[in-house]
Amino acid sequence: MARAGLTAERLIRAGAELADEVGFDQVTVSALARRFDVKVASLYSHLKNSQELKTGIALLALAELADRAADALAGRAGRDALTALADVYRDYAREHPGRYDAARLRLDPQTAAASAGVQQAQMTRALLRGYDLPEPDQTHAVRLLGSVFHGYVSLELAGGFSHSAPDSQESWTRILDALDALLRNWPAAPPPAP
Amino acid sequence: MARAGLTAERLIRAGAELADEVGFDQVTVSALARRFDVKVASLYSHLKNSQELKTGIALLALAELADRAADALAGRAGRDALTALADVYRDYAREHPGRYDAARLRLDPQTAAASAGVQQAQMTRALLRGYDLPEPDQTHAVRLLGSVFHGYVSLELAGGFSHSAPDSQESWTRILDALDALLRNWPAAPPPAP
DNA sequence: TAATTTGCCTAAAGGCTTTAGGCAAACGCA
DNA sequence: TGCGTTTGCCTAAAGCCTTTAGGCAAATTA
Repeated sequence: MARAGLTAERLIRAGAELADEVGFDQVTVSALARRFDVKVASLYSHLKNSQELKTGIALLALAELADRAADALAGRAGRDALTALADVYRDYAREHPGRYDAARLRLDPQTAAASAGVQQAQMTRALLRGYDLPEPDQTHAVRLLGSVFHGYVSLELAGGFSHSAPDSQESWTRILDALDALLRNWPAAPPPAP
Repeated sequence: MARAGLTAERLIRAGAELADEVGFDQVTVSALARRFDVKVASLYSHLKNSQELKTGIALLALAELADRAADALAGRAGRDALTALADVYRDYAREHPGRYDAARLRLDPQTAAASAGVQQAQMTRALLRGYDLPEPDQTHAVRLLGSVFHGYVSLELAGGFSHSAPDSQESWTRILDALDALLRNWPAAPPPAP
């Protein structure tokens, strides 16, 4: 019989599409085999196991996010850059909810360190250069921004802000305004208690 | 043979313990049956299906969180209240990582509306009364705080801030300082473009 | 074209979910 | 106390998912 032309690359890419269509937790080796009209066992020549498929999708999503972030930041600074980066996450999560979920997969430390997640942190740091924060405040701010972006987007995706006024877009804009103001006016560390 | 004395309540409680021990996604009806030394099918007299078990754990976690939040807020205001509430989430996630994950489960809108998640939003709102924000800014701030608490705690739990300086506790404190400052100094809505 | 490699297949074992039907323990009421 | 009813846990079985082992044919290479 004719061969289907499977590769790990193609499988992971198709897995990512599947995740966006049916949810990341519904992505199984079996479902993927069905999509390629091929027997399940065949995929195991290309994937070590189900975990590898999921990790692959996660890494793909992280890389795509980092790409978009790099594009968005090019030539921008300050509030402009902040908004652009924030929208990258939000838009990606809306366009690719399955991939976005995948990007939240717990990776083992080694895999995580080699992933594009690292570049994302560096880009947030680059963005903050426009705000001129000294270390270690810059790190605190990186963590704050990461938390807000991730937190807001997940809560929004989970439906937390729908069906209630004001609409989510307005909150998003105002929250970015507020963060911009905060970064311009970052409070100094309080003096240690005597 | 002697009966095991199963009830939906006990199963869900045991499921929550199991989640904390082995991770929420490892909670299965089968694993729970093993823990009670009972055949799998027996649990289906008490649980409609696996989903009901997971939803039950999620609702339990949301209720426990709301309880702790109510305790923490009693008699506190301003920065004090902010810190107390924030620590409720962070501490709960560290003590009960499985339950905390469960609390993030996608609930159908009806279930979500009846859950203790609603009270949590109300408590955040109560906390904000100390900062005297007009509507709709108060809602924006509720969403911001929810995002930061959830975002920070999930990233921390996923290991995002470990093995890098400064330590996570310091960032947490400084981020709460910053949020306190921001709430005291919430920027007005920018004028609409002409 | 012959030899080798590679890719997809069949087969099979083991785990999880869920339903159906059975027997015995516990309960409730005379 | 005894009898009937309800309830709780059991066995059995079907369906889907993962993963491994071993086989045959297509693609590649010499």
